Amino acid sequence: MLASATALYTGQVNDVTKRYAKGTARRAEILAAALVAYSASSRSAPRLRDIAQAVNLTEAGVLHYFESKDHLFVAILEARDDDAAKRYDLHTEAGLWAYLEETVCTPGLTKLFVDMSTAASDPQHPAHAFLARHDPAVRQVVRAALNLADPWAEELLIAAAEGLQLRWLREPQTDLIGELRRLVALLKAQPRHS
Amino acid sequence: MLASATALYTGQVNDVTKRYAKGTARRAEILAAALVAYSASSRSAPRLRDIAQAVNLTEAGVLHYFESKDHLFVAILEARDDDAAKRYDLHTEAGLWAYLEETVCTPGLTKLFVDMSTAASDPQHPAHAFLARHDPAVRQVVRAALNLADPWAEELLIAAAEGLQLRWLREPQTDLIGELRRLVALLKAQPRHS
DNA sequence: ACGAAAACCTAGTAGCACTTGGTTTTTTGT
DNA sequence: ACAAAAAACCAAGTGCTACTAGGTTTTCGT
Repeated sequence: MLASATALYTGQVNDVTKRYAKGTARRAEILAAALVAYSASSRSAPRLRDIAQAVNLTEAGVLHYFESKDHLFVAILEARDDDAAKRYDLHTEAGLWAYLEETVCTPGLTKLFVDMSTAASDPQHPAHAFLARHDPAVRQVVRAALNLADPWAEELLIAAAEGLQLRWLREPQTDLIGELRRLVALLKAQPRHS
Repeated sequence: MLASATALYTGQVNDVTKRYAKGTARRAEILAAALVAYSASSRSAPRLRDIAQAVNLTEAGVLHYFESKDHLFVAILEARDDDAAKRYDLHTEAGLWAYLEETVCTPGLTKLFVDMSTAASDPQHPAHAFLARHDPAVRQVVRAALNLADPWAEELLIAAAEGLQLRWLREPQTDLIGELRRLVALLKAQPRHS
């Protein structure tokens, strides 16, 4: 994960479709329920059926709002990005850490992100386009918030963060934040242009 | 990925089932074909049907050798581990790098490993048991080959390696080996017990 | 209050992993 | 060499799931 701020890219390209008040509420409701369902199902991805039932809808009802199951999942991450951009000042180090602590404590979100991240290797997958926007935004945030020595340090930090998420999924006792803090300290101690 | 050496755990617990000569050959053939299929399909995991066709078998024919599709995938990684343990001396730094260079150049293997890694968050998934054995073996190899300052450095390096694989899937131009070499240099320059 | 568009459902379809219950092929014991 | 015996393999299913087609109901601007 590591932050993002979709809202920073541009002014919301998606969601051109018109909606009634009930519709926008339902859409948000589905996103929330899907995230909960993702947390609940340790195994693979949750079934569309379960998500639908959680909001008293049929599967077709859910698909009315999202092009496909995977589009729904990516939409969760997008919504999360927008939300984070509003609630935290990601361009300061303190804000970034605060965001990370909250994100890590949301089970399912990490798994969702990693799943989408691997799925994105297919250019046709909706997650591909999302990450093509998300990744540079993360870079931007890291650069502004931490002011590391060079681009390499930024890339490494982000890679380490994602790798630690992967590990955390298997071993939840992993102190993700602590490990990252220590790495940042190490990177900052390094001379520039090393 | 980052090496492994399944053969180091114990003396092959699995494969107690008896097999004719043709059977063991087929099994190996399937493993090879499945890896190729995994590389070919950028999208998700390959279909059982495609793997079966590649070796002139039906789907049921393949399932005769592997309990399930996911068991087959995990078996690929296990076979790979055994193979690597034979072909490289993973307890030396040179051997470790050589192994890594070859592994990274095998498309599909990385994706397979990452996929199994996320699937392993479900304790019921066959990849869970595999990684429970694999992870400590990797730690062992890293410790022996690199002699880093402390356990934290080892954990971080492994996490970074996995994170870089995730990134490499999206951006194949990523210089995975180069980034890792630089991190190792940085970690070795650090004082012990920092 | 009326009409149009969104919201939603019923009843499918198709693709997939996997099972069942066999037949064929390979191997081993004598 | 020649039966058993067991592995190798297949045809035809089953069940689950994401998704579609087409219709009905609800919302809401005018």
